[in-house]
Amino acid sequence: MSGYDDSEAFEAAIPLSQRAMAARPAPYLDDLNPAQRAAVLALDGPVLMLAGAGTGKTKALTSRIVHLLATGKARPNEILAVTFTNKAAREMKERVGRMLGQVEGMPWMGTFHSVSVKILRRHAELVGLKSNFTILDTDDQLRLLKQLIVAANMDEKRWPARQLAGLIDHWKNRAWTPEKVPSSEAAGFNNRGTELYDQYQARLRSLNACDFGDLLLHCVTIFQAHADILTQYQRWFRYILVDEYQDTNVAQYLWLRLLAQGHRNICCVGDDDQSIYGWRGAEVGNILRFEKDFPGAQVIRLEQNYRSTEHILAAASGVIAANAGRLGKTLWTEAEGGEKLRLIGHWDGEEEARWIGDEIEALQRGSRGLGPFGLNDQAILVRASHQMRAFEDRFLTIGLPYRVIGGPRFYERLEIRDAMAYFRLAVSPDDDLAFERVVNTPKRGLGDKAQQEIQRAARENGVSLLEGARELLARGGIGGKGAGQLRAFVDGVDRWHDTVVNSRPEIADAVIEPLLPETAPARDHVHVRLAEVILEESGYVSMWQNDKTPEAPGRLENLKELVKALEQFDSLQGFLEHVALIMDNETEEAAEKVTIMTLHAAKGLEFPVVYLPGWEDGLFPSQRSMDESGQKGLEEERRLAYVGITRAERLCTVSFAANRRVYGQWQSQLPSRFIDELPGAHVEVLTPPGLYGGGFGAAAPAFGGSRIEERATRADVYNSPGWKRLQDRAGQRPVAQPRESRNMTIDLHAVSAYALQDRVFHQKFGYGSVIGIEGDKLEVAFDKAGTKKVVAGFISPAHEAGDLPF
DNA sequence: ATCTTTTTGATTTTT
DNA sequence: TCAAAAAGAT
Repeated sequence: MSGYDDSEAFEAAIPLSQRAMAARPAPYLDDLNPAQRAAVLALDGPVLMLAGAGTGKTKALTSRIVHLLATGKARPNEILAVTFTNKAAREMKERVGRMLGQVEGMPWMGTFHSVSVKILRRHAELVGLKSNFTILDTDDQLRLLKQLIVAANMDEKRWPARQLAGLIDHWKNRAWTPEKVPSSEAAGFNNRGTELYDQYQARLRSLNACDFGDLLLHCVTIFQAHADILTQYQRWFRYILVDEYQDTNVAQYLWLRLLAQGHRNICCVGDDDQSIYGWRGAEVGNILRFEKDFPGAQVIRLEQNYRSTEHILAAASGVIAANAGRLGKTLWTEAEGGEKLRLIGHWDGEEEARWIGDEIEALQRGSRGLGPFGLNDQAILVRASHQMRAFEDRFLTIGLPYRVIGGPRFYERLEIRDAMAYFRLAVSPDDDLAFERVVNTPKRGLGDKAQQEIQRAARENGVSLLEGARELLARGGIGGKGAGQLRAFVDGVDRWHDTVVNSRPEIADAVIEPLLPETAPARDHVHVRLAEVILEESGYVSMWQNDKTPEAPGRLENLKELVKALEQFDSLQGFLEHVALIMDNETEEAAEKVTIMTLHAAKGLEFPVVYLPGWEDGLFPSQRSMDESGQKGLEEERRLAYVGITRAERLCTVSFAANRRVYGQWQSQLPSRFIDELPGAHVEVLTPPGLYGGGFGAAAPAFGGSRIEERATRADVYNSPGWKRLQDRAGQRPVAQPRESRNMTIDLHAVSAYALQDRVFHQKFGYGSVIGIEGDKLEVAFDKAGTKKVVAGFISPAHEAGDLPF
């Protein structure tokens, strides 16, 4: 294809180990099935690898890279391989490394965003930035937008920054710069969306910053406007590989198409049936259109599934078959038989959680004639994260170890962001957003008014907030105790910044070519000590030490961890760069635990035993999806169901409840319409033989149960005697089981609470019920699992007025 | 400036 | 129901 004929120089450039490998017959090909092999060998021209769930996609992808290297088609730095998540990128790197013995780094293997940052740092000035631009996180972004909304004299309640952020993100996903937003869309946000978008971009430029969307969008802009630069990269990246192509948005699509235009050696891997990020801007259309976009493309289907049993695959195929507009593929497996998918109806959400908890323990013991399955082998996949709570509650009560995936990530926690803002100030004192974040954290007596003064001083002089504060202090424009503390703060930042500059004079280089974390040896630990000093001197650590709330010790722990993480890096700025792009918190625990996570988070994972609770219309498929996106939304929900089922290797249990508490209200539920799509004989319906606990213990023997062996539809469910009984009970609220309790006395002065009907809310301990009153003391049982606390000295106006029932 | 009460509004989430 | 954010009070 492309004429690289300088073969002698080329040969020399390939390390010996790889040349040796090229000489031998390729062992990595022996491991592959015919489809996978075809996908590896089809090197020239566009290739679409349609890889169903569990068909060995990553294996094919990594083998392809190894093949490119081993045959000398490309050197490691001539392959562009992009993924969506850092985890996927890491895994690919590891696997290629393992297959080749060792490879010297593949610099262009990474996420769309990390590759884009590398490109953008080299050409930042073309989009009005400097190469050391910073990457904003969501917090900063919202703060900035809010300022703009206020400045535009808009009611920030009617027009929340969140919404504008979503809109701008949406536009950036579609690769629309402010001028390019079509008029049909511009009406959004009180007709001022594009205007604010424009201002936002200008503000970002003046801050020398960009957001996540910009990383891609700026690259596309540069490629489109500068043919010479584009050509350079096109030559550079001789082969392009893309993972999870079905999740690409328009900007990513353009990015790829521009880069692939020349040689067209692009291999996209994906599965149209697993496109579940439409709400985030992903266009399934990209993968559906592939053959049109790249005429002459080869389409290779990986359909042999190595993960699941026949029954599970049949159920998954049955669901997904209801979607229109698929590229179409049929998963098959050599493994015969296996357990049928189970469909189970429950009385309510708590009952469902109870049943699943029992089932997990049963399988752990090896009952059911299967297994035994350890806790690591079992996962609960929910549609919405609030569903997790019922399981957490139940598992805490029975003492079943679990892990929740997708909680607040480490780097998104309050204390970590605060600490990071301090570091950012130390590295670049002009970082106004960081300044705003921490100028009054810990409390320095600088309230809204003082901060507005600083803003004004900065604006008048056209300088950063830090300089503005300095100016304000110099002319005595600020009084009271705030002044002294502000002085100390400004001096502190100066001192820390000096240390940063002096300890690393070569900052500029470090910023432009940040060392990758794995290649960065911890040379000296000046920056680690500096970080500790900053956190101490700023009073941030003592702020948490003095905090009496239960979460304070954990926060201090996190800060320690943060400082420890710094040791892996060469400098503060290297660390900041890393954190901006890598927001995940991968702590692989060895302990045996059941996993609870959302369906979205489960993509790419597999478990022998999978539970899919909450299959009720409105919850799954989600009402909001259907309302907002109609048929398209429903199809995406269906793909989510497909993803869920195909995570299971051996045993998959779908369940639904007749009653569920939604925002505190009991609602009677209908089974999910997807149940009608689970294919006939492979589904078994069980309603539990009795409801136990939940206040229905006595009724259990009478409750009976039902079993539908053949085809299960919702109609069958309705007609089953078990379901009829559930319906009869509908609206009757089960009595909650008493919780375990623990006594605790609270300092009189620490108490501040107010009463709400027969409930009490306490800022630090949450909601609780009043158990008794003695004099001016109130006994309250708080809801938080396993804690009953005695609150002394409760006083509230309503209480004193005698308006409350207790 | 900060602490206390009321109101609001609530999928999925990488980078 | 329950947090978080806004409004109100000190």
